[in-house]
Amino acid sequence: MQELTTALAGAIHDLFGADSTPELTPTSEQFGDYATNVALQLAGKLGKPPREVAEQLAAKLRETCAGMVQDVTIAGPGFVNIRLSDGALAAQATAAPTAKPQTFAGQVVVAEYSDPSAFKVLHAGHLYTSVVGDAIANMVEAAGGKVYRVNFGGDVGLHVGKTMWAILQELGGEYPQKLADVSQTEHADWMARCYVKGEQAYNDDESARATIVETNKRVYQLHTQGDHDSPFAQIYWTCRQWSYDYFDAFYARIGSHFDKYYPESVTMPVGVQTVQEQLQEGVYEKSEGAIVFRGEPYGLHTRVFINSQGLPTYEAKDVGLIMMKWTDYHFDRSIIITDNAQMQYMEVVVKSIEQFAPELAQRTTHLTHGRVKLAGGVKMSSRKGNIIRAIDVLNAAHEANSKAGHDSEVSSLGAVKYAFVKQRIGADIIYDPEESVSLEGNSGPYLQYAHARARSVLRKAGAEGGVLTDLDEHERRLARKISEYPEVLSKAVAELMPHHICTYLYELAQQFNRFYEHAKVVGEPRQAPRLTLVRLYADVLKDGLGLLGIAAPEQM
RNA sequence: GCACCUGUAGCUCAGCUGGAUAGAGCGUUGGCUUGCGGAGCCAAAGGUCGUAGGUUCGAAUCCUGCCAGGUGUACCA
Repeated sequence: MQELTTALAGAIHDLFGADSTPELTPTSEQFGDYATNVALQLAGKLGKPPREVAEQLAAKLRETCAGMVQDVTIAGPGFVNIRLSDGALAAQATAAPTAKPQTFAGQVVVAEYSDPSAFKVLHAGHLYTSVVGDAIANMVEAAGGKVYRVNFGGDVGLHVGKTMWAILQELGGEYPQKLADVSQTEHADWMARCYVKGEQAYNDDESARATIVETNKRVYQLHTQGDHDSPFAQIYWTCRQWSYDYFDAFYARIGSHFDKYYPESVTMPVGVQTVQEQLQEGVYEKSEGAIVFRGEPYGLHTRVFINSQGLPTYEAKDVGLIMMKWTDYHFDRSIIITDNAQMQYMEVVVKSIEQFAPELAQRTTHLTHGRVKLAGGVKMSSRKGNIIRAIDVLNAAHEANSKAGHDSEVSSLGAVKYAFVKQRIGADIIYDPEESVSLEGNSGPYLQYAHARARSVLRKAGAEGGVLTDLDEHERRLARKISEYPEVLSKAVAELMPHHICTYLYELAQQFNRFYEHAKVVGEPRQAPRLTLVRLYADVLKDGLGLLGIAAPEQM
């Protein structure tokens, strides 16, 4: 609550001559609406007993904020507890669904996430990163940022060499016309099988391995030569398109959309050029026939950017990507969301860029998340074919949902998204399909249902709400919870942590259920203000779920 | 070896820019409910916050050592 914080800072200034930005946090109901511990912090500096400092502050606030504040009390070692007046609380609750923190106002933000590789299957991690990335992008957008969602993907690289090798094996040679024999519905699965075959051959068969390395080189050549016509190129471009069609279908299903797709083949020349230029400047150096960046002076490790065969590695392509994002958007902030296995890798890449483009490095934030594991201890193995595919997760949710008798894509998708995003990003997550679709407990469908039920009350009443005054105990509690929404968003945006929204929405729904248990709405004398509360509650739920990329149906 | 990430109730997780008795959900046990969508509400049991120290008026939160799991560590992405 901004006005109160300002008043508090003013009081501190007037009383003690100290400038400060005191923190006012929502507190448990027994104490009031907000609490601050500034008295405790000031006491040490001032050499006064904390409770005395608190008393002075409280007295001052009672005076300066008479209209806003109902009560200011002192408790414990020296906490100042504030209870808002009904008027102030009502105003805050009324504004809650639409009052958004403008943390990113006027800023251009590029959010990069999902990053699937062409010629490979989408696994659970892609689903996770897409869901989290969407939520973060939505949050930044709500906070006033102009957000561009971009997607980076490997359409060149060893994995393509492996898959192409296996594709040629399957086709019995370079016969692009034979691709027509693969039915359209089989495209993605067929390529996934080819990748696994290529991967195994690369690991187990030395002669195949040599051929794969050659095939990989040919893929690079095809790009540098702009070859679209040779039989080999025709196969490559056709299969690449199959991958992109498969990605599009997947994103359509989960409701993600990207403003721009950066294939590695496109960022590669920019990356190579940049690395070559900065090789002259001494940022990168030659070593054992490769071009590397030495991370050791910065506490990092050395990585290869262009290998001894002259081919750019992922590092160089990523350099190209960051340069291209800059020329395309001149971003104020660039947010990159990946698996945490890439954490130290990314530090090296960004550190190298910092040497010649410090502002780009400073504006870049790398957020990392853990892996998706299935409840029951099934692990993902990236090297073999037995990975959890993205579609397996979606199907598992759908099945669990059907089994529970709720055969709806809206709720099974909401279930998966909520299950993924409700946890703080960083650690591995364990996904339990049955729990995610449950209508009890902290789940997406629970909140969707909570929303639908509130809308139903509003429909049934068929009347407008009224002014929030003379709140009773249950109304007040709900109003207060509703009013916390903007502060929760502010925190979530500042930390780029969408799970705070989930925690809050669930608490909000619980608070509403308690209210609803005690306070009948329709046909009661207090119908008008209560309808307003129900409407605000439903609006906040809908807005919050929307930021998480989850639909809030009117009925279900 | 070195670096990074993670370790909170039986399970899944909040809380981590230090603050008031460590909170939820699931599961377990007991109660409520002829009402606006009970898919709810109330309550109980369940915790050496990995571990040992340190800093502080105050530590799950900050610092150090150790333990456990994971990841990275030169030509994969």
